[in-house]
Amino acid sequence: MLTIGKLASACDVGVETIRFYQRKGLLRIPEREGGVRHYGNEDLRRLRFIRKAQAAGFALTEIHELLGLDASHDHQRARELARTRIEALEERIRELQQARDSLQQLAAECESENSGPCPILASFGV
Amino acid sequence: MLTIGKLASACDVGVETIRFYQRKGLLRIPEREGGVRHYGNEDLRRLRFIRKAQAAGFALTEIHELLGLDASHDHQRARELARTRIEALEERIRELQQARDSLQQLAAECESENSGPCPILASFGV
DNA sequence: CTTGACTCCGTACCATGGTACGGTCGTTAT
DNA sequence: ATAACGACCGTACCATGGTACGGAGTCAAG
Repeated sequence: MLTIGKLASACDVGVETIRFYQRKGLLRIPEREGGVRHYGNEDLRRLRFIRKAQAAGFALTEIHELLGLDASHDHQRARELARTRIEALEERIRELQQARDSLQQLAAECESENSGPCPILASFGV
Repeated sequence: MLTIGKLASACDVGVETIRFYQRKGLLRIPEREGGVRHYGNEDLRRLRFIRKAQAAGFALTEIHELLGLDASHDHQRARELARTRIEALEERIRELQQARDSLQQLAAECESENSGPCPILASFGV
């Protein structure tokens, strides 16, 4: 049985973050046992789930839904969420790659341009 | 000479966005000519710069600095900002790729797992 | 039996990049 | 000349994912 502080350090998050997740409905708010709330393995599991899913790029609202799924009955929905997330990730990756490529191009031009205007600034219209 | 509305639609942004950029110091606030402020080509150029630099992944604070640079004297600093931005972009790209790869892995496992628990949910600890 | 660490709770605040509202005033078309 | 459409301005609000604060209560060690 853990206090909020132990739970937090077990998952390397702040106490306030746990309280934030509780307000968002991602974690339950246990009964108080003499003034203090106690957390168990289920809470630990859920909190670890949240952090792993976040690392996989899910937003908290999506994680909320994932937490409501049943591992043995909701393959379908989990796959849908995963696919949607993968597509969003890929689009974002493409955007960032494009931004990087054009900046790299400009930076390269800039290296070999020591007189005259700066290509980086010029390309943006300055 | 443009009004704020014309300037906004010329750059496909909202009027409120221009006012927001003004508050942030990215755009000047012109003198009023009989109650209404008028914008010129310089404002148009700056606003277009802002949008292009945003597309290249710069944050507004960085754009603020870029706007202060002189194209013919500040190559050095522009290159620095570009390199920093490129590195940040690359790190973010790697993170997103990792998130995508692990999700893709899970989704693939999930496709070929029609009985038993869902690998996606299981991998997160559900 | 007090001190210090921790918990509880509501509420406010942070950054980021905007978006919306409401009242007043200027401009333009009919 | 009056309606309707902007512009002006301060201020509040939005999403996202937290972080901080202050006053009260609780718990364990010395």
